[in-house]
Parts: sequence; C-alpha cells; structure tokens
Amino acid sequence: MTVGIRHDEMRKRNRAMVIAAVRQADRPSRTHIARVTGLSHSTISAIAADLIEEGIMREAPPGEAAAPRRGRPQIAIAPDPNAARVVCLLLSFNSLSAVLVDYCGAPIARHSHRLPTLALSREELMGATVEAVRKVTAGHGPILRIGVAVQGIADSAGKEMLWSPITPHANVSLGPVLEETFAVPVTVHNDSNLIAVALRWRRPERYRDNFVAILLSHGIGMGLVLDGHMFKGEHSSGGEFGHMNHRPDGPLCRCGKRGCIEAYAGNYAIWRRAHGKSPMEKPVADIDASEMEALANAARDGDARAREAFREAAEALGYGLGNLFALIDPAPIAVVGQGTTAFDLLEPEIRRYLAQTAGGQHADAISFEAESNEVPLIEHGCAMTALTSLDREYFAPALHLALPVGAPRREDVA
Amino acid sequence: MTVGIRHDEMRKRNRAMVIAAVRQADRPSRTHIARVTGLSHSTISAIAADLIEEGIMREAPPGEAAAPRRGRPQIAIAPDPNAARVVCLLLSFNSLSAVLVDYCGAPIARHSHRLPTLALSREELMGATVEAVRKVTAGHGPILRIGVAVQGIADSAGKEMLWSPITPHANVSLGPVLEETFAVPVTVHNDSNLIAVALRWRRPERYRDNFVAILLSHGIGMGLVLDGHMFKGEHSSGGEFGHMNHRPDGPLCRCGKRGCIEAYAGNYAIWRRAHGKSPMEKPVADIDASEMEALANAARDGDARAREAFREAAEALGYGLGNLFALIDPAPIAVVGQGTTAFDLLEPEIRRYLAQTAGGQHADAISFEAESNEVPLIEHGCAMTALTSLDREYFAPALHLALPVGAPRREDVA
DNA sequence: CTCATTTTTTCGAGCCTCGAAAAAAAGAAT
DNA sequence: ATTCTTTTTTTCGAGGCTCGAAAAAATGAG
Repeated sequence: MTVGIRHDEMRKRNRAMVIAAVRQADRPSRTHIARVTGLSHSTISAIAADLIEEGIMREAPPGEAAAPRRGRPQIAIAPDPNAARVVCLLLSFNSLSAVLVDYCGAPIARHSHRLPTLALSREELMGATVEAVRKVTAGHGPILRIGVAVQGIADSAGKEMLWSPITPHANVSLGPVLEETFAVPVTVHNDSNLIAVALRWRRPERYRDNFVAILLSHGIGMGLVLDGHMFKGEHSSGGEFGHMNHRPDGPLCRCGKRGCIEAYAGNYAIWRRAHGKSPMEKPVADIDASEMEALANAARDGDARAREAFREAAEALGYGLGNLFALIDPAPIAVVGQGTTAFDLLEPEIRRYLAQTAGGQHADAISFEAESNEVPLIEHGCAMTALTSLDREYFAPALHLALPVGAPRREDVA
Repeated sequence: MTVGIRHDEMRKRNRAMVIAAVRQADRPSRTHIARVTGLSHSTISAIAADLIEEGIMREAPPGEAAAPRRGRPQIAIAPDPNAARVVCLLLSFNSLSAVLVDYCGAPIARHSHRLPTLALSREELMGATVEAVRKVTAGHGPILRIGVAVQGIADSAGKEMLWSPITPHANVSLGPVLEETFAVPVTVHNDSNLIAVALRWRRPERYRDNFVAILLSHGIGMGLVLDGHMFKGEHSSGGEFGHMNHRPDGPLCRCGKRGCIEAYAGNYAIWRRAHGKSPMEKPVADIDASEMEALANAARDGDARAREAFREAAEALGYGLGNLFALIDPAPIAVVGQGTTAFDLLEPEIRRYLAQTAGGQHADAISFEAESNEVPLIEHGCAMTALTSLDREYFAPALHLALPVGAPRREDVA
C-alpha cells in the first residue's frame, strides 16, 4: 500500500519535479518549467526562489542563444555547480577509476589506475576503492554521495557486489565500507544499467520509456528500461541477458553453466571458437581488444573458423533478443562496448536469427545503434544516478527535515 | 515528465487510497484505514464521510466477528454494492460467458454459452460479445464498465485483441464496438494477466510484488508481476512466455514459428509427441481434458512415449523458467489450468532442468503452487480490474469533475 | 451508575497551490 | 527620447486540504 499524500509531501514532490525539469531541459526559464510540470507560474516562482535562496539552483545566462524577442527576457535557471559534489567509481577488470563531479555533472577531478583485481583479497579490493575516493576528493571539500559502477551483479539495494568476473570474491560489501569511511550514502550499480541511464539522458528522443542497452565485451551485459523504469530484480541488479540459455548442454560459460548466450557471444567465447579450442575449455580471463580486432578482420577476409565463431555469436544473440522480445515488446537496442567493432559482422546474422523467433515478428523494424566506447557512458550514467538521488533525497525533503551543509533553509537565512 | 501535484490532485489520490484500503482490508474501521494509509484520523473521517454521502461506501456490520472490546466499537466500512455494476466477459475457445458484478465484486447474474469461435466471422464474433452483455444486463440497470478476458494477445491500451488462437482474425476491435454500443469504457485483457491479478487479491502474502502465473493449457500463457506492477509490453499485453524459443528448429508451434516452449509444453504438443506424430504436424485445434488425463495416466503407468512427451514438456518449461529467472530474479510461481493435473509428472523434471540454467541457481528455493481451474481466477481478476478502474477514474476524480449516475456529489445532495 | 477506554468527529491553524493583477524588462513604434 | 507592446516574473488574496488537539460518542469494567 502506497502511503497517503500529506501536505509537506506535496511540496516535496513539486520541488523534486522542478529540479528534474531543470536537469532535463538545458537552463530552462520559469515559464518553461511551468509548462512542462503543469504547475502554475506562481508555484514555480515560489519554488524557484526557495531553491535559489538555498543555493541549490542559480540564475544563469540563457542557454542556446535565445533569439532576442520582444518582452521581458527569460531568466534561465541551472543547478548551482557548487551545491554539491559526488564521486563516481568505476571498477572493472584490472582497473579502478574515480571521478569527482559537481552538481551540474561536470567532472572536477579524475584519478584512475590499474590494479590486479583478480589477485586482490577482499580487503585489498575494498581498500583500493577507499583510497581512490580519498585521492580524487583531496583538497576539494566534502562530498555528498558516492556511486560505484561494477562489472557483474549488484544487489538491488545497491550495497554489495554480489558477483563479479573481476574478482573471485562474492558479496563484496563495497557500500557499507565506503559509507562508514566517508559518512555519505553509497550505491553500487551494474555497469550496463548505468549505460542505459546515460543513454536516456543523452538521447531521450530514442531511448526513453522502453529500450535495451546491450554491452558486448568480454562478457555480455544488459540494461533494460521498461515503462520508463530501470529494470531491476527483487534481490539483484537483474537482467542477466548474457546468462539466458541458448542451447542446453552448449559450451562452458564463465558462470560455470553451459550454453549461456555469453558462452557464444562473449569475447572469450568468440576467441575460443575461432581458435578451435574445445567448447568446454575454461574461458580465459581477458583478451586484448587488438586481438579481437584481428579476429574480426580475419572473418571479414573470409577465414572460415572466425566467420563461424561470429556467426554462432550472432545466432545466440539473435535468439536471445527474440526471447527477450517475446516477453517484452520489441524496443530500440543500443549495442555498446568493444564487441561493437565487429558489429558489421554480427548485425545481419542477428537479424536473420531474430526473425525466426516469435519476438522477432517484425525483425526489420527493430533498430540497432552501436557505440564502441562504454566507459564515458558508464561514467555519465553513474554521475546522473548519484545526482538525481541527491535531488530527491537531499534537495527535495519535507521542509521540516534537516538540509545538508551548504543549503541553508529559507527560514535560517531570513 | 510526470506532472506536478496540484491541490485537487492530492484529494483525489487520498480518496483513491482510502477506497483501495477498503477493498484490500475486509471492512476496515476508519482507524484501520488511517493506520495503513498514514493519513490522519481527521482526514480519513472527512473522506469517509464524503464517500458515504456519495453512495460509494457504506457503514457495515464489522467483518470478522470483532471480539467485543472496551471502548467505542469500530464502525466497519465497505463498498456499497449498489454504487456500480460492471460486466466481465470471458472469451475463450468455443465459449463465451458474461458475468454481471456489483461494486463489491459479487456476481449478480451470469450467462454463458458455447459458440464455434473458429468459424465465426469478425462481425459475428463481435456481435456475440455485444449480445452476451445485453443478456446479462437485461433488467439490471446501467453498468459503468466492461472488462473482457481473452485467450491471446491484447494491445497494451486494452482495446483490441491483436491475436488469438480462438479465431483466424487479427486485430479484433472488441473495445471500440462494445464502447460504442454500451457507452461505457471497455478494456480487453489477456487471461493470464488476469489470473495474476486474481492471485494478488486472493493470496497477497504469497503473490504480491514479484511472482509468475503460468497457464498450462492448450497453449501456454503467463502473467508476470514485477515490483508490484502487472507487466505489459509497450504495444501488447506482453509476456509471451510460451513463445520464447526453446530449441532452434524445434517442433512446429501454433504461432507458425518453430521450437517455442508451447510447441513442447502445450497440450497439443504433448499430445502430438505422445501419439508419435511428426513434430512438424500442424497442431490440432483442441483436445479434450479427459484425453490429456488419459495421457498423464499412461505416463504414470510407464508408457514410454507418454513419459517422454511430458519429459520434453518439462524440459522446455524448466529451461524457459530458467531464462526468465536470468532476466528477473526467481519469484514464486503459480501454475494454473488443465495442464496442472499432470503437474506431478512435470514438477520434478522442471526443477531438474531449471537447475541447469543460470536463473535456476537456487532451484530448490523456487516454489510452485498449482491450481487446476483457471476460470474462476480469470473471472475474479477481470472483475477486480474493472472495479479498481472505477475506483480510480469515477470515484476518485478531481472534485469538480462530473460523477457518474448513482453517485451524487455532496453539493448536489446538500 | 461512574470510570476507563477506544473510536470518531469537530475545529482552528498552517501550508500549499491557484488565478488575477501588478511589476519588470526588454523591443517596436512614433 | 518617449510611449506602446509583449512577454516573463512576482505579488497577493482566496480557497482547499491535512494536521493535531480536543471534544464527543459509544461501550465494557468496576
């Protein structure tokens, strides 16, 4: 049972709505905010005045060179970059990077280094993340939140990394450790989910209420947005598309099961097949991008084994997408990551197999878009997730709750 | 962008919340409503007074023999059965039934008859539904809404039957025809989705935020509730679990594709396999329940072909559920329909195959519950869907909107 | 018959949003 | 240069809603 709406709740929601409108439009005027939120000008005026006085928003020069028109010029409103700072951590195979981001989403500082994730103990891994946050925040004042993007599965509450290919340890409690150390809320996210978040911010006209983001890389990841909501499981970050079964008793997957889509379409699987290894051979830990490029080129040049490896990858992906689309209606697909450099080889075959499934009824109407570098997307998604959490939890509270440092309440100031 | 909350919107929502609380609890007191909604006693008192004055609710003798306690006795509140009536239509293979239901959900009148759905023209089919509504409402005053439950796929707006095995016609516009004839809102639903709705009302302690309802019958249907929301596609009623692909190039499915789960686990598939027919033989239209019972008994008695048919059905279901659970986290499963009479044969095998998939990690923790008769569930789900729509759209409007006949507004009365 | 207890209603205070009108800020017209 | 137009933003009073506290109601216990 959802809880009833009380009076302060109403203000809270409308504040949140105004903040969201400011983030979505680029420096909108009050009039524009009133239009998109459906609230009256007077209400927007009041809320905007509050937000500005509290240091959350500020008036700014108008965005896209507004053609000088008759009448009182619009006053653009933008988030105040100094209202808050958050840290985004990106943890992936042999690599950890941290970015300090201002309240507008612009990076302030950046720090990344390589580390042998597979070899680290649980404590060393957590210690490294703590250290990365320390380094990137050094000399930049307090932060209000930390977001962590991980390869692998997070729990739905965003506190732990339940499983990840980058480490032998399960249930790594990154959230609690960072929360205790830095005394700010921390959430751990699956990287593919964050890619979907980023696509939503970058291309809302294409990626809005229903779409699929697929990460083709060493493994296969998926972020799914349904009905405008990021899709998550009850316990885990969910959406393990790569571990749907393609063929019972198929090749060995990194997860230990057999016949997963990833065991056909992950880099290691394509590499294993193209090199004529046994399908039951244990997946190698990592493969250089250049090596995958070479395989793709071999396939383009007609190398039979390489062609077959990519064909089988496409078959698994095609049937997998078909099965997904049997459950949800077909939706725009974004394909992201290193694997997209061979997408010219994959796409026609994917479409061919997709057309053979019930979900692929109108396979030719299904559209793919590829983007090879996933890292900026993950970072962007992580930042926006952290910032919108701030928007909701810190900057749109019921008014009698305490506000964070740097955001004095109207009454406190007057 | 969600729209802002205005003042009348607040009242509307809180009214809706109170009505929902009354439906969910059995004849709650005002105090109970205040507790579950989180609203104050004064607010509940005011809203309840409005609802009673408008004829939507009424005070009723307390529900479950409240032990006589000290203090002022609670006054139970219940929906006024006379506030509205709705019609539920159940359209399935060779059968059409209509139920007239009061605002409490109790059936007032019922009418059903057999008709050769496969042979009917589009117009005859629609005409039959109109006639069924006429018959069941005759002499009972006006209705406020019609819900239609169909085997097959509805569009997400609930206006059309996009595809159904019971008729050769696609895109049958049941909604518009009935809406025009009876001048009330009409929604068309997939039957499996309604089963899920009914389970939610009947067993909220087990079926609430995340669960799967599987309909095992001539075909395979699925209703999926995720995060408390009925799962639907963007265009269709969605969740075509039965048409996920089990084996590329597998047996011929009723949908025309090959290797769908249904082509292994639907009654027609089990029958085809057990009778040694070719996997590519066109599925028969219908199979008598007694014949399926006989097959199940043969399998129990050790008949090899029958055993194998059920084993293959279980394999397809097991892998299919595993794939589903790779996407969503495992959730309680309700298995409904004629096919459950053989569930003793299926369940152990389903678990065995499920355990071989990534989604079946903890296969032994996944629980099944079977219920053989789906019709009462579909009817119940259809009724509750229609009634809760009324609750929201008619009985919790912004106050300056018109109210339907039979529910005079406070001002009109005073 | 009075007291204790629990539920329900009443009442005034405090917020919030809204519409209308006023104020502000520019370009256009004279 | 000054006045008109147009558009945006702010101000202000009205109305509606929820809340907490207190009162009223209804019953069992003593």
